[in-house]
Amino acid sequence: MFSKTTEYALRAAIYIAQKSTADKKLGIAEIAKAIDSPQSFTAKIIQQLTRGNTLVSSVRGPNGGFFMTEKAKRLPVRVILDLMGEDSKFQTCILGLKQCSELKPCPMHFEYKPIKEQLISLFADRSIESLAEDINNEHAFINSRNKRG
Amino acid sequence: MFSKTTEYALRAAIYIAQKSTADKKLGIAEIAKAIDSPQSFTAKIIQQLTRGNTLVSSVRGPNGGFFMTEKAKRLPVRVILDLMGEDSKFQTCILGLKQCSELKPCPMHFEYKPIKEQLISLFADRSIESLAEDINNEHAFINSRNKRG
DNA sequence: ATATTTAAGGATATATTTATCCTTTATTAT
DNA sequence: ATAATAAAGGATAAATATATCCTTAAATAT
Ligand code: FES
Ligand code: FES
Repeated sequence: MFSKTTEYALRAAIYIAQKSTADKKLGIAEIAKAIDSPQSFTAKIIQQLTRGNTLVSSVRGPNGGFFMTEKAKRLPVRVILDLMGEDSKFQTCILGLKQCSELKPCPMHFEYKPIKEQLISLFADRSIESLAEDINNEHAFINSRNKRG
Repeated sequence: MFSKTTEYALRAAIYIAQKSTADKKLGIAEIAKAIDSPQSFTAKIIQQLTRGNTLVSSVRGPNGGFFMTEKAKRLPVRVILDLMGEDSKFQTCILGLKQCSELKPCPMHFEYKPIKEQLISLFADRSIESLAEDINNEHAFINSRNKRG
């Protein structure tokens, strides 16, 4: 579905929402370990998520790190995809036609469309925070490791 | 959603289903032009679709080319994905966890699951032939070009 | 002021995907 | 038999995605 880059972005943002506050910032080492991703690569990706300062915030130096404000945590998952440039993902034709259009539809278009719309609302409806909560109360998990790590 | 490779495979198979019979084989040049894909690359991909001789058949030499039997045309679209090794695509976790599992679900799992199931039936339910028919009667299209080409 | 910490950014490496080209093999037509 | 045709297959190239490493800049603590 998504590139590894975007998968790491989703997991990182959810983890930052789960564990950080303005007073409790997270370092890149902790984040990468928690979400099971390559550290340097993840650093670049989180940088992208800080652009515009609407989603992830960062502070350099001692006691610095990454965090999300309560307001940012309430944003929909979609915002992560937008910052990763994957927002156009849901505009594309499933057979790879240059345009996905009702006027010149591919033979799967009309059956794919309602599914695509559900995917769009999947990311539009839920807040990053609500996903983080599911992890906090152990209804869900953000990595595939067992409790010993 | 899919790699370019798989997109070309889907379009090529649908086109072969639409235009070929055992008596009217199609050359790679015609196919690649019709589906707007790079010819040599498409040749390799169609080769994959001939493995096992269940989907696409091929004959070398003069009057040779690619075709599908009526039986093959009735197969579900899913068969194309299987031959392209994309069958596992729908087993993966949307956040990239190593396992997609009910026991250790990611925070999007339970909402993503029913959508994933619809995607699976999308490819399981419709025959390649029925997609080809939509193109034949101009209810659908297999490239983005206008009628002049 | 200086040293320490941590993210930002640049340069580069590796792997994978996408694509082309050329040779070989099978089939047909003459 | 020979030449022509068309797919099969191998080698290689180009583009993109993934990943690492090192230097720079900003913030803090001493
Ligand atoms: S045209 Fe193919 S999905 Fe819309
Ligand atoms: S665990 Fe993530 S989709 Fe199933």
